[in-house]
Amino acid sequence: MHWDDVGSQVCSIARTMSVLGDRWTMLVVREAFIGTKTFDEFVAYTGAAPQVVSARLKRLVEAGVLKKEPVADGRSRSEYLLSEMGQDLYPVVCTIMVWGDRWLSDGRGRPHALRHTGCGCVTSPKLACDACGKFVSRKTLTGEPSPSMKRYRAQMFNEASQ
Amino acid sequence: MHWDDVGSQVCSIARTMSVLGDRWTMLVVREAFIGTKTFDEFVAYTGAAPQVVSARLKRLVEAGVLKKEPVADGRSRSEYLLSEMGQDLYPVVCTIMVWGDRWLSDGRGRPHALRHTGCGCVTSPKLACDACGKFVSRKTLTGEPSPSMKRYRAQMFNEASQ
DNA sequence: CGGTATCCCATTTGATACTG
DNA sequence: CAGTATCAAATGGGATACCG
Repeated sequence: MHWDDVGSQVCSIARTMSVLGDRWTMLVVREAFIGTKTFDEFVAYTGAAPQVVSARLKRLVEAGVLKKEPVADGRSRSEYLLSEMGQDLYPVVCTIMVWGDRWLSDGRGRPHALRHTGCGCVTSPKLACDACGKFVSRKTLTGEPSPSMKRYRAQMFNEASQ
Repeated sequence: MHWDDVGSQVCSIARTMSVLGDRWTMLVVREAFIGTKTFDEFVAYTGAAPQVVSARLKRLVEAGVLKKEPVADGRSRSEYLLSEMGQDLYPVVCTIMVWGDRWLSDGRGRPHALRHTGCGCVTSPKLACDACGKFVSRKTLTGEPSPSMKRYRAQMFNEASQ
């Protein structure tokens, strides 16, 4: 399967990866969450080359994750802001950060801790059921593959067996 | 900055991406969570070429995300299982799936719904504070960059300004 | 400052075949 | 089945330069 076809897999993870599954893309998204808005800041803070940043910003705008807004300062510049779709990536960015904090630490503490304004505590957010509010884990969740996903996977398996 | 140096950024997201930030890697991880264990199943279900699967499994084993266990069936085969580090990626995989469910749907429902065994409901897990248990969002969390991260970013910015 | 264009090298990867 | 080898094609991306 070519990478371009990954977005058509019957799988939300594959579809998401067809948008975000790129070396530099998540760093661009991270910057957007930190508040980076202008091209040169994206270049400076991600460490990616300008054409790479340009390509990623373009793709994220096309995908609807970022909005490109002109800035009226007479300098023909633009700002790249998170759309609602982009802001909704917060849990993804957050869980990635929490995982890195735990497993890829350099021993000098969390680079970017989070404080919950509700309770005042520093937190490493965890998943909770949106119905009952209790914490969930892999053990307390069961997957229910849809018929179309089952069909799709059976087909993948059969094709590979030939 | 070369991609190989991304893992040394003072940022847990960058470090995580240096392990997982690859087109196919997350699909391999997805399969591991679904219960895929053998090489040919990874090839069949991810849709990636065998050398690609081989390389990704190797990298994930080296990174400590997967464990390669020999199977004693006399056929010199191995199983690839999630380590504790790998299992801890569950929230990442889960939030990615939930985002894809919402924003990249094909209109035929969630490919893989989750049911919470605690309350019996189908759920799209959300983030909650690990201290107080309340749901959190970007608005109820404030970031606290560490001194070393601040220094690092200032340095990135200065280098880019030259 | 905010990007784009070009050049060229390194890496990725799809196709195919092969081996234990 | 569980991978590895090879090769060609495509893509990615760093350096540099360029333009409004």
